[in-house]
Amino acid sequence: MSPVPSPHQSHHLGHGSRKEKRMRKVDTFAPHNDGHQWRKYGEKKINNCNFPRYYYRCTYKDNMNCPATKQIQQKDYSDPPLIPVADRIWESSLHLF
DNA sequence: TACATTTGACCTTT
DNA sequence: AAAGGTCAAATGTA
Repeated sequence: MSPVPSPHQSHHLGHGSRKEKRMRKVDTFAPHNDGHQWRKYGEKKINNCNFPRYYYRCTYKDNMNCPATKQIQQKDYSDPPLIPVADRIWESSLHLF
């Protein structure tokens, strides 16, 4: 669990909502071999697709809690302005097979 | 026994 | 409301 819990995920769960489950092992087909280590966290049927969509995240999402930040400031107006870029990493994920 | 998957519930977005 | 995205208990696996 991450050190700072997000606002949701905290309450509910109080009286037996996400409780009883049954299990059935379904085999997954061999996934992608890029340099990342992925952990599956979900699977959904998408409306007009024949195959489900799988959701993965980096395995180290919770370990990599480095609190690094940085600030930048534009120095003068003649420069091209610097735009902050959100660090979001996608896996190019087309489930076409 | 620690870590990954499975899977419906829950949350967000459309 | 429906579709899409995430959570987390139960379960599997090494």
